[in-house]
Amino acid sequence: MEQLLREKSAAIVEKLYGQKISPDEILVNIPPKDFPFDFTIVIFPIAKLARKSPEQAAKEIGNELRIQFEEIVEAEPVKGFLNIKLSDGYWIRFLTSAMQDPTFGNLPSTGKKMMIEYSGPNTNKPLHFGHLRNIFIGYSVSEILKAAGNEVVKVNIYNDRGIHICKSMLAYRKFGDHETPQSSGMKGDHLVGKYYVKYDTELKNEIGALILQGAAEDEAKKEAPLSVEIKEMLVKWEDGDPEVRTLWNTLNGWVYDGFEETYDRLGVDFDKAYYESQNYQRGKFFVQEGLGKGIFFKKEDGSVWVDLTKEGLDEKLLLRADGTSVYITQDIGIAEARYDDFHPDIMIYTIASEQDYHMKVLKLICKKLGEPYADGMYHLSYGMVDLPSGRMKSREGRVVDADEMIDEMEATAAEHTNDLGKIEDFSPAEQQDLYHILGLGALKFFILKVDPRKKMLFNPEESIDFHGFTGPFIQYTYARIKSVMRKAESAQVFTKAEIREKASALQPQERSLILQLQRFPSIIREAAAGYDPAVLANYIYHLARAYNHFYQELPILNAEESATRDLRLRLSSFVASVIKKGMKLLGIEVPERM
RNA sequence: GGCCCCGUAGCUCAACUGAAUAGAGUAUCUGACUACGAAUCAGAAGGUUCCAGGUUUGAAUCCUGGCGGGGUCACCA
Repeated sequence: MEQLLREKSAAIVEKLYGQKISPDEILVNIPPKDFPFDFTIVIFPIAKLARKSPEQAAKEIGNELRIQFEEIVEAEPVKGFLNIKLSDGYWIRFLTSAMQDPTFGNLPSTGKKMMIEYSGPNTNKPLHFGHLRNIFIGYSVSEILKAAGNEVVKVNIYNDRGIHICKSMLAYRKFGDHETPQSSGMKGDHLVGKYYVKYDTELKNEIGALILQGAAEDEAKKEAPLSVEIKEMLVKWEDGDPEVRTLWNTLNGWVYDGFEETYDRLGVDFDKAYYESQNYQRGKFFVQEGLGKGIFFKKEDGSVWVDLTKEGLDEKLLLRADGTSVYITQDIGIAEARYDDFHPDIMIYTIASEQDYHMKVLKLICKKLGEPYADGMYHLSYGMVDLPSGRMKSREGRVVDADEMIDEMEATAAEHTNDLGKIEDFSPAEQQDLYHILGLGALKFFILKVDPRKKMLFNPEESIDFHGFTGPFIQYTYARIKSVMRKAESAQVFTKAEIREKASALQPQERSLILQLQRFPSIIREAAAGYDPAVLANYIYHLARAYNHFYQELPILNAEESATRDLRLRLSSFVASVIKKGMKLLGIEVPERM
């Protein structure tokens, strides 16, 4: 509709003023809510072109639009804005056709393949709240991209090697006493995480003891027995020492089992997992190749670097003097591996904003290497989650644990639901299912409603609300609509003839509601283009709100108004499907009853 | 210190491409369940959009300079 208005207006401008203007340059807005109009054409730019006053131009264009376009029943110029009202017939047709279109809200196929990486955990500790933000954003964006007509490949990356992984291994070997997830009753990732923290506390003790004996602080850090042992262990791992490798496999196996369980509960999945341990060698190969081509250079000590000073950045190390790889080396290898596997047009990396610089460098290096995928690399950068006390620190155990968080949310959902007592006829399994949908809905929405680029503050003391602008509120609206529909459908009191007869009596609330619905496809498009689930979350919220307002205004049990009721039902079912679809884009389920 | 991001109601957050009176929730106050679901709704109050300039018919939004907060500049990952 907006597009049609733009085209008509452009044609009119040319006819009236002899000035060419492209339809895209014409701005069509939704008017502020107190104006009883459907669209607003912003006249200022046109007035400039036409060399007329905005008021004059608005008046002339409005008159012409009304003559040419029979759906327009009013065109009122206000200052530089031309407000347009469309006929009830148009809106009824729109609603009807949108309802009959099962693909409403989806965009046609773009023929593009997009790969998205998210989660990307270290295999030495359980997932925490920061990971949740990553996972929810990544999963939601992949759903949005799908709806926007793209083929999507979801991948994970396990940071499964390196000194930080050895820390939990070493602590386990020294203090673990053959403890297993089975023997301890702990989830595998939590068990390993326990030893990761253990390493840090034991190391601190050793350092403290050395300092008491008179050692300097940095000296103590180097000479502490654990510091020495950890280096030995890393070397042994690199050399493929069987004992160390077995330990590594065992602990990582426990962690993977634990992660799998959590991903399952979160309702997210991956098409393929990549492992740092399997790709860091590959990265070295490409660095050597780049060195051969003269893209990189070698320093006297034998270390390999890339010069990015022309691009306004620094020199960056790619291989150490001893030939071992660094963080970015393996990323080069992994990017290559992914391209070989899937040949995506776009590769999206869901990684926190602290790695903005790193990702910039990675892209530049791939570009220098002449890789075909370099231009399609996109860093979906999100802000970090802070606690009131500052950043989360896993090593110090100052984190909000993901599994505990889910447990708490489900418990809260159970509490609320039982207080209200609406689902007493549910089986225990159905109840559990509902608590899960509600708890997770609250958690996901709480996180996704914040602009991903901004950092967010989470206060564990204040539990996540189920009232107001929340996931459960929207889920509630959906469940309520469904309930209304069930009752109204069983009543069977309207006919199609009645609808036609009385449908012209659209109320203002209905109009404003339909208007919001009208925006849906363009919102998805914007969200997909800007990778911005927050926009969507906001939209669904307003939709749900509009419905509630509407709902309150029109009691449908008045037997004389069956036509209004039918329209209500159509609206209801339409709103319900839009909410369901929108929530799916956020990765949130909606219950039929709650 | 260089570079990047952020600064909006007491608090947590919105505001699509620059557009009309900057919106929600929460907290506070007032009102609404014998009618389809009150996890709800209606209303009140709450703002120098960090500051100062600039561009524009029009700026929370764009530009410049400050101030404040965070991130990053590792032969850590």
